[in-house]
Amino acid sequence: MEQIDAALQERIYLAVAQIPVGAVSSYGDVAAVVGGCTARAVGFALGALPAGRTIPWQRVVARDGAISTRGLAQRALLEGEGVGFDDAGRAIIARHRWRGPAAAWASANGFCVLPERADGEQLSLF
DNA sequence: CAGATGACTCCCA
DNA sequence: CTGGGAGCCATCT
Repeated sequence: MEQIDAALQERIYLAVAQIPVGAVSSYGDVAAVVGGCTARAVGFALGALPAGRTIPWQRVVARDGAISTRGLAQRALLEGEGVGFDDAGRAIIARHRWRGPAAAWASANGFCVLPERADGEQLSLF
């Protein structure tokens, strides 16, 4: 049974689809939300993303906001959504980081909620 | 079953 | 800050 490829794939896509415009998340966070998989699995799933599947994959970046997707215009896509980048070419994840799906949605769909950051995940910079 | 690949992440120098 | 190495998981050959 497709306990992984199809199911896991759909779960990952579904989770990514929850990321609102202007927000970004990391592979690890998506993996945490989906549960039962790791950042590599997410990366691979997105890599296997079939053309025609319109999901906001560009909102998934490395943990530090850097983009590893060689050559892809991921940055341009995000900028078009209002995501800011720093001089290092990394998304300002501290300000645009996705906090995870709504608790109700996650619970209803069997997803996990992103663990709170003891650090305080501040949105205020400057 | 083993080896290789990849859109990851962490640790250390 | 940058670079190198190891561990991780899923899929393909």
